[in-house]
Amino acid sequence: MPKTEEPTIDHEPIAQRALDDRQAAILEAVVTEYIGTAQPVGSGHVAKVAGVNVSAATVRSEMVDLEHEGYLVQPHTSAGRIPTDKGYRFFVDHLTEPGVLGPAQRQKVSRFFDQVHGEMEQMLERTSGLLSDLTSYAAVVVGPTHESAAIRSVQLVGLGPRLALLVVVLADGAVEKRSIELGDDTPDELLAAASTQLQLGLQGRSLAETGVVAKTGDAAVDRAVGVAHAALSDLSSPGEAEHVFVGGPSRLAVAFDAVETVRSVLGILEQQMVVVSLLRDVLDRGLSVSIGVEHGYEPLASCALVVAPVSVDGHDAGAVGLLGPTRMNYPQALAAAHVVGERLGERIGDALGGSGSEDRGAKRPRTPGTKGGRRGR
Amino acid sequence: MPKTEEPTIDHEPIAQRALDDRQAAILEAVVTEYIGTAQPVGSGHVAKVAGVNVSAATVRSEMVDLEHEGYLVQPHTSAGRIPTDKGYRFFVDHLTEPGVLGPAQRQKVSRFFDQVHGEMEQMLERTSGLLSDLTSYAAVVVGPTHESAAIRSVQLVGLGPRLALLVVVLADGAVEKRSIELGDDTPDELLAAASTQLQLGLQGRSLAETGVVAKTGDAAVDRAVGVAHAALSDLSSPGEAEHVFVGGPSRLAVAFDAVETVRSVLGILEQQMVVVSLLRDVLDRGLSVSIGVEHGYEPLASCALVVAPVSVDGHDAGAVGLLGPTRMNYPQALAAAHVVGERLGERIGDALGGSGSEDRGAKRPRTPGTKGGRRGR
DNA sequence: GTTGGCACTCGATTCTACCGAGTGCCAACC
DNA sequence: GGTTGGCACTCGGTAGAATCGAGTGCCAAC
Repeated sequence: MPKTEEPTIDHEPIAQRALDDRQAAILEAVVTEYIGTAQPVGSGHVAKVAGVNVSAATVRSEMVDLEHEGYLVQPHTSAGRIPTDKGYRFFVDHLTEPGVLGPAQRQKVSRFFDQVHGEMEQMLERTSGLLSDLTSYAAVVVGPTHESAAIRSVQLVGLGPRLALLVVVLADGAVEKRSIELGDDTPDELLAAASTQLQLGLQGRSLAETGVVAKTGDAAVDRAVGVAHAALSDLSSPGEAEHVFVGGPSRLAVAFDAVETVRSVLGILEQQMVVVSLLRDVLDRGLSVSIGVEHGYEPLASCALVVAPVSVDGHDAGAVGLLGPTRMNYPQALAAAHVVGERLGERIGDALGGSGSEDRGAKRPRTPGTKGGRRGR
Repeated sequence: MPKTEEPTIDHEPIAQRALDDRQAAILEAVVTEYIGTAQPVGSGHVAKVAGVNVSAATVRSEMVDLEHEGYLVQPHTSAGRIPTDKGYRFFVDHLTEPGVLGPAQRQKVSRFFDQVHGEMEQMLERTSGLLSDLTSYAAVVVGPTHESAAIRSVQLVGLGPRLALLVVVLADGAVEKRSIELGDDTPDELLAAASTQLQLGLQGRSLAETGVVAKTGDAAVDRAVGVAHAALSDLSSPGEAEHVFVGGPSRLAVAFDAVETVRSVLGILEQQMVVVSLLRDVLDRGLSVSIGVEHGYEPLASCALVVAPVSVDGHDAGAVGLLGPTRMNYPQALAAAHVVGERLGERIGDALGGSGSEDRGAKRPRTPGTKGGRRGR
């Protein structure tokens, strides 16, 4: 058979000896069947599938090869085969088109984005619900980081005799706040003066680079300004800013039947920081899918993560993700994640009136070509 | 023994024929044992327990009575007994003291409340983590409703040509926001004027009763004020305001071994509104514990909910709750919930500098007497 | 009223037999 | 050469029978 007799470069141990068409078809059949039934797939079933026009015996001998090369495993002798992570990876990279949503789902998405309103957090929260609803998997949505958003307004509001609240409004509509303690009784006028000073010095800058604020003459005001300024830089500290919205965690309990797996995956989802860096990681590697142990967390070894970026006018504005078992429905999940990610980006852009940043409002073109991760040959 | 021969008022069908001391002791032994082992408890085990100084045979005959009266059930003939919801209820109401936290836990709580800082939401979120950590059950924390908090500041911040953000700061440190759309290009000066007008008209009032705002002469400004004012009343609409923080949902997966139970309970926790009204309901009925079907949600039939109020200067400021299996460790859960609820209230009070509202800052006395729900006779 | 004794129940566990989906191998075929 | 049908073999899953033992209900004796 073809086997593409290259001189066995072997950058990866046994790995990328490309599969010939028939092997690919068989792998595809196994993956598809297994995703549907969660049962090991035998040569007989594969032989029946359209596209594989060979006998069960031939399928068997090919499956032995596929097993040697690490695409399939047998749970035990004389059982059917199950895809490995590598098998899923090949399937996702080479064998599946992103897929399209059904009309009902498409309509759900449209209706959702037509109706959704309210603040960013609420929108993200609900988006996570939508995604989970579309796919029956647990969904995660992380919003834009605010580090680079320009400051629109800074204000100090008195709450108590020595307590004030620093309220910062950013260009993307986010509001950050931090309570600060002031030395002694601080009259409202002083706060007003400090607010004005902060506003003058900071407006238009981003949280990440708050530079210096000019002094007024008044020592008391300057003190307040200093405290507020310190609190401000605290606001941009990492981890504090990013919110993660998890939708439909209960779906995990249907996706996995081992209660221990459910527990450990839920445990991961509880750690927002981990989730954020997980999504970011996957996107940074230019992928849309992370399967099994590809990401480094063992509790997620039996999970796959489908990620799509959210961007507004070409700028990174967060990500959406779907978390399910490795035997998840990749085409559907990819389609859902990308559509929702895209629409969410547009929606956020709309909400900001297209005047969000220095970019001219030219909507970035949709780029369906890059969807399935590295798409080969 | 006592049986307290009251004339059998029978407001409940068979129910409150009080248990004599021996029956109570047996029930207690069964509940305690079952909580520990999750196995049906036989007469032999009960007879061995200190406090029950009778033979297994006697225990058996008493258990028959207890079963008739609905405190115990047998999963099948010739198995030990399991407490019913009614059994747990009696246990909670009459047989258990609130319990105290171990020194290690006590220290965790202290350290937590010494260290915790940042904004309300963050504090509540972390509190839910603490509670879950202390008890190994899932925890819920709902913050104060903002309806009655006085408005400290109202501000309109321009975000785009026709988009502005209404930012409201409340006396309790909460910041609410809502984006509003304005007719045509709206210069910053107009927004400033409208802000001032809103501020004048609304400061000191609560979100619930925003009354009327006086007109300026300027029609454009009045229009903006009107839009903002409408958005404001939208803010106080029910359901929108209350945030629920769920801590340690993964604990549910260890508390229940049936994956379907986990799924349905997680499903309930996803519905914030339900959770809020659940906690509120229980507190309104003057209880600290709701067991099994006492609350109306079937998915929670195998759960118990332990609730403690959070109050600041005697005012309702939310609640904390623990959700576990009906065979949860009630004394520990009650202790943890009440301590954390109390400390949280104090902490919020501190953060507001004791000047939160019209109440003079007299800390409300601790009232440990009311802890275990209706504690009778 | 309490207790020890005793026959009985019934879920859980273990063992055995058996079924059948699926495999690996091989000889025959193209 | 690759492909195919045939065949013996493997082994997890299921069903039934036997066994075990914790726990019960009942009763006679204390």
